[in-house]
Amino acid sequence: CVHGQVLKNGLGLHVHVQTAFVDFYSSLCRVVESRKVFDEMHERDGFAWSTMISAHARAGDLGSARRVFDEMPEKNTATWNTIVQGYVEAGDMESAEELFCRMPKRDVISWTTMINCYCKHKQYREALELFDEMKSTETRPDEVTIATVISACAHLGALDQGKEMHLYLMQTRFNIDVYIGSALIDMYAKCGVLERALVVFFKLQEKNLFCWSSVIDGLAFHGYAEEALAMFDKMEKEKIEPN
RNA sequence: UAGAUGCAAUGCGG
Repeated sequence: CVHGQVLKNGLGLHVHVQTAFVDFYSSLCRVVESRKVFDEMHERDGFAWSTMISAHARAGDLGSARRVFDEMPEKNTATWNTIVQGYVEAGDMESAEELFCRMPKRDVISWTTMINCYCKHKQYREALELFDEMKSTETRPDEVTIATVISACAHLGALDQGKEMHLYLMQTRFNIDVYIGSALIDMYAKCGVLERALVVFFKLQEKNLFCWSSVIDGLAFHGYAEEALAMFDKMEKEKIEPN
């Protein structure tokens, strides 16, 4: 096997290579093998520890994930993020919240993980509250955070906060990609301002199926069946494959 | 050179 070959020529001792194997076995659902490689490592850096924690968490074994986390000598933010995400995936929101609160430092991934956690549980209000808290920190949201928050606004029909996000995008000259674009279109449509949804749509530099779906759905939702069908034809003419 | 943690729009179905 590949692993055996790598061990023979000595590359197997390199920490990056070993970490890649821990992750590789984890992706094959072979967490026992992951752990074996991890246990045999002579030196472990933050990546190695995080990878092992993630491997246990992916396997649904939060107990082991937590033990590895607790054993880690100098935890970094990514490691904290890994265990928080582990609890999120396991549906244990309380533990995720508790660890999030106890983190010494939070980066954009920490915040987005937790905001996403609330959205997955349809707790959009909490998601927006947490985002408000994030705004009072130095950590700037990135495209994943923004798309998630705009979607939360759409679910709540929170037009004012949605507009605020849009304004923030303009002010910071944020690139409006297909995810953010379709989230904005959907948000404006759900908040009852179809005109704004259309303006966003037509101004998009790059449109993919997501954007077309959002605008077609918005038209249909507001009773513009003919316009929705016309938009669908236009989409096909632009060689976008419907799904 | 190379390894880890959030991957996000919408509708429908389970």
